Amino acid sequence: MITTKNCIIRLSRYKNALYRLQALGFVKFFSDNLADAVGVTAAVVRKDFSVFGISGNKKGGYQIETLLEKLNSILGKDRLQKVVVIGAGHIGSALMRYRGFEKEGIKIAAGFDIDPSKVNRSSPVPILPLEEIKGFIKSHGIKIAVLTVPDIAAQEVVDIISASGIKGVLNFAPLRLKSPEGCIINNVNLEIELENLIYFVNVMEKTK
Amino acid sequence: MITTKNCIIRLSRYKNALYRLQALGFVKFFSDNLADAVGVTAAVVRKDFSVFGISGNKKGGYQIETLLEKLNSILGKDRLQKVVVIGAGHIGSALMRYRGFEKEGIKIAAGFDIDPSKVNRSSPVPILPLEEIKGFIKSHGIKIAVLTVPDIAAQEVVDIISASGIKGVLNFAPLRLKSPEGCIINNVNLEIELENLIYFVNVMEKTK
DNA sequence: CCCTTATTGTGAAAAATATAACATTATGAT
DNA sequence: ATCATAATGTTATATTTTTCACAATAAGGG
Repeated sequence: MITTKNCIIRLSRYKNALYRLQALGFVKFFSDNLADAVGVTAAVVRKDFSVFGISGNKKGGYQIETLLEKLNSILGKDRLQKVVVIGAGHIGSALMRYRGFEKEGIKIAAGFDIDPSKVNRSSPVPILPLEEIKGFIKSHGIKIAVLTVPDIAAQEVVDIISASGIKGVLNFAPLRLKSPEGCIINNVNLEIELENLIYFVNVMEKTK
Repeated sequence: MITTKNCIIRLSRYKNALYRLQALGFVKFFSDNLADAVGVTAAVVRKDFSVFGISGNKKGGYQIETLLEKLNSILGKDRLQKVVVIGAGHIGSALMRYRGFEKEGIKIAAGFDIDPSKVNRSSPVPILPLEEIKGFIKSHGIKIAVLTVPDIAAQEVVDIISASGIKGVLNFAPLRLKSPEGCIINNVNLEIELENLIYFVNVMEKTK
């Protein structure tokens, strides 16, 4: 199923919202319930569903349980996803300790750092020397890496890990990386996010 | 100047790319140089510039220094931007220690946490009790907050800080917050970013 | 059993965004 | 001084995305 990044982000939000609705005791929902919960319109919800051949019952809405199964299957959440974190600095270490991924079925299999003093094979998420990453990726069949190395090292690391089998990179280094053939790079750029916020806050202040 | 979020993100990227070009010794550039550096087309660069009344010289391109001044002014980088971080957990603490903001003219004025054991008034970024946030925001004129509290607390905190004068929130809690009147919320959702990557990597694998 | 109502599913319209095309103009060579 | 060239700036075109509108239809009441 081919579609846009935004659409898939919405699917994730639908999934999360449905879990919340389910926790509140709901069993079924209508497109406008979900739309409200996620902050889109009902038409968008139904359109997104139709792209993936998801159908409900006229006048009856959708079953939460069925929908969650479908969304989880689409999003690959019906199996454990193993990822590695590269760079055990402030951000990388925080991600390795963050509990939020577990409950989403995402397991950080290991961290890697070039600095030998950071290596710790016995921590909950073992931190290994960068030299071992190639072998680790291959032997564990890891497809996804989170990159929190200094920007100067980022491109080199991407090229190495992509050659070792990584297909997707979540990049925290504040620069745009050239993505090797067959490798998807999503960027999380906190500086730019803040700049953006600052810009729009300033604009709001001025036009007020 | 009213425009889209994507356009402003591109301005940030232009700025970053121009600094890199400048560091390499360049003094001027053409729209296609910058386009290559940022990963867009030359037409987009010129279009974005024209939206902000930025002009260059036919056949001569643009002066990096002049451009940087303009971009920095548009993005509010001609003055120090003070922000607060709310929530001193793993992610919040990492952000407070992260050096990347400083060089972008963004200063984390303080962190806040509801847990008294996290309070530390003498650390480089002082961590203060959450009760003090209202006064701090007002007395320091803070407009921007980074929110790294547990999702269950996020909406309440947003409502409080918005009432105290916060106009922009960078939210790390993995749920969509209702933005109070006059308050902009940008979301950084790491779980969703990873899910997204996982989806597209899977799609790629299948269609291969 | 029919009629009203509420909701889906989709096709068409509108809006937003990105791309391309090209007329304009400054530069430098002849 | 004129001409060819190279790059801008903007208008036009195409594409993508969102929104709207409504026909189809299942459920429930009378």
